[in-house]
Amino acid sequence: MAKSVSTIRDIARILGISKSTVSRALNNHYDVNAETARKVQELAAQLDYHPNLLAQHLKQQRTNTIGVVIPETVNRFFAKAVGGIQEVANRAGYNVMICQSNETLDLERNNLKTLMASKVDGLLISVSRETNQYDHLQYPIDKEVPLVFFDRIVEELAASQVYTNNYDICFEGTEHLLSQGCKRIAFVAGPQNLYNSRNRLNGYLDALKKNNIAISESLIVYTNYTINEVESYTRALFNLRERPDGVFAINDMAAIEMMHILKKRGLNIPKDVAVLGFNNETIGRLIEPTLSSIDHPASDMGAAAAEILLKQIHKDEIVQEKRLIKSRLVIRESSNRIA
Amino acid sequence: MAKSVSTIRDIARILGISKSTVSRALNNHYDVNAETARKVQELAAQLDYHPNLLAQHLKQQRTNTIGVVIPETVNRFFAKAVGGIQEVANRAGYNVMICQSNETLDLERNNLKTLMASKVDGLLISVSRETNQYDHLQYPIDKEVPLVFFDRIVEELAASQVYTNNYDICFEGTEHLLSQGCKRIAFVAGPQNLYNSRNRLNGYLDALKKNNIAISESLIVYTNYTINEVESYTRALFNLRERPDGVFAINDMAAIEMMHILKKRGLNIPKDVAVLGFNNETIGRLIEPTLSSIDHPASDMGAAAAEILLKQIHKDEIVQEKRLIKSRLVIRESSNRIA
DNA sequence: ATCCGTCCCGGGAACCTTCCCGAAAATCCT
DNA sequence: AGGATTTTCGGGAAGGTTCCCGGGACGGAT
Repeated sequence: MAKSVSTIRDIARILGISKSTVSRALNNHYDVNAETARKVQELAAQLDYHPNLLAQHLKQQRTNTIGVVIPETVNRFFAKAVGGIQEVANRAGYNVMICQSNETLDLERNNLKTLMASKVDGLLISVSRETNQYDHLQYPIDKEVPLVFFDRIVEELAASQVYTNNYDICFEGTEHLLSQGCKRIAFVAGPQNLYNSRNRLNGYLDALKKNNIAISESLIVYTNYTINEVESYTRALFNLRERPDGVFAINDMAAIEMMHILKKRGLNIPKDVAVLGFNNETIGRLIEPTLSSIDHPASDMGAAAAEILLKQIHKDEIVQEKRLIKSRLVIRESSNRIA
Repeated sequence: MAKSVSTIRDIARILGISKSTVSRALNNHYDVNAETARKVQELAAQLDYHPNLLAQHLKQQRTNTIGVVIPETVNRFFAKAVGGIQEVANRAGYNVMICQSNETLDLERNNLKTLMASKVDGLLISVSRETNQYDHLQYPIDKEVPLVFFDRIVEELAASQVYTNNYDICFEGTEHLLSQGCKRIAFVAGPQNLYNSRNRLNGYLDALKKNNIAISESLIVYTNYTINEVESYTRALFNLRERPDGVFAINDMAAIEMMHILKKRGLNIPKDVAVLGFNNETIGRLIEPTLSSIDHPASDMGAAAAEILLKQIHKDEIVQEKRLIKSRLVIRESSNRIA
């Protein structure tokens, strides 16, 4: 087991004073003689004393820690969001405890439970793709632990949220494809229990409706964010009697893999098929043709969520706040048939 | 502040028994009547009691938590490694606390300090690119807190490590490029204070020596893993009087960006320049030409590190263990001039 | 000399849990 | 029945910290 680490009472014993005095000296409280304070601090440095955070937090009933639950860090969106969160949290002197749900409801439940049991001061959550029950999310709300949803929000719950304009941007993206002369636009949609996914799909559907384009269920793919399925649904889509002439994909990797498959089939992009991705990854600028996409500001969303959370923690009262961080359409070659 | 959460003494008070009994009942200790145990557990469920982990850990002098310090989660290698770590840790009932150093020594120090102060049971570390002092890493070793380095190891310290065959694989990669007829192979090297980077460079250098190829300093680029610099050093390399006819890049994204730039310059890959990346990202299969790379098993390394760490934690004695997880060369089109 | 105010400091409770030990109650044995 | 043993439970310390409160020392004022 770990070697003994020095505690406040070791210092007290050695110096022949009480632990109260040592505590005061270390937290440079006023009620202590300058000389003894100096001696305490010297000895503390010498023994490289560090306060036991468990004890400190237990006593203070605060942990200076915020808990984060995300689906996966291998998902670049969330990796970047975590970056934004850490930035803001660290600057405010808070630690961040990151948990991954691996896109499962079970792990999300577990993560939330241990974060609550660890007495984090607040929670930042982006739900898993499986999440269709909300009791575990209601729990911190009931206990009045500040909670902010970001990106993958749950509309039904009374908590703050940082979200993006999924509906509008997908409407805009779809209209963009239409403006390029696409008549049969395929849409690769996410899991429909996610509020985001539903909004995105609706944006697409309403754009078609507004432009009097018939909606075809066969052009809509419901996917699970796993990349393995790209090949199979691409085949299905492009074996249709009338194949798509445009694709709005759920993310850039799916878009890129589709383009790869389509090129092999001898289709030209964007002439035969215009492609629009989602997330605006760096790689999009480096492939051929360059990929049009939706810039989805991950780091900003994480930072905003952390700011709202910290405000709530410090205010000591919970006011629901909803902050919109806009995504925007980035047009490159893969969807540009006119230039 | 958070609404009061029920504690063990609430249960005791309501049932009119002592907290000791409640504690025993909840941990189904033998020393308790079946009937009272049932009553306690019922009430606990009803009040949805969860033990306060701070208090529990303080008392038990163990936290069932392992601390992880990595440079960045946006680096896909580390994101995947964290996945492997979580997998193993969770299965063993351990929680994982992830900290990012953002590739800075300062944050790495801070992270380590708070993890130690939080009394984690063990540490998993991959050092930042700035790390050239080791006092903060020596500290947990002195305190006999189990510590395992993975991937970005520090050779000088007496700790277990999970590493890959950097030297051999770079030797092999370089010889592969030579076998394709390359005479002037550029090497994009990482920060030389990292043991990994030095080994990789040495593998390259020794492969050249063995094959009697003159080493040219102008073909070696020292980079910092930041992507912005790719353009500038690519220009420098390919404005040389004698330009390279092969490139061994530090990672796939750098390789891809270089290929992008070179193609714009009208160079053919692999005919004019053969390119070899590092990390074997998924994207490598999807671009044109497909990218040769080094498969660097992130998840396996993370999992192995976690296993070794858990073994040390349970053994209660520290035996240094060094585990090699081999990388391997994956040849695709970008370096294949012969097919 | 007495009193008061200031300056320092120590004792002890509290945070919540676990665990040791002793005691009370129940059961068993002869 | 009476003692011995088992079962069940409570008290209290411990883990490390903070913080309230009370008290001692000492200076100056009356």
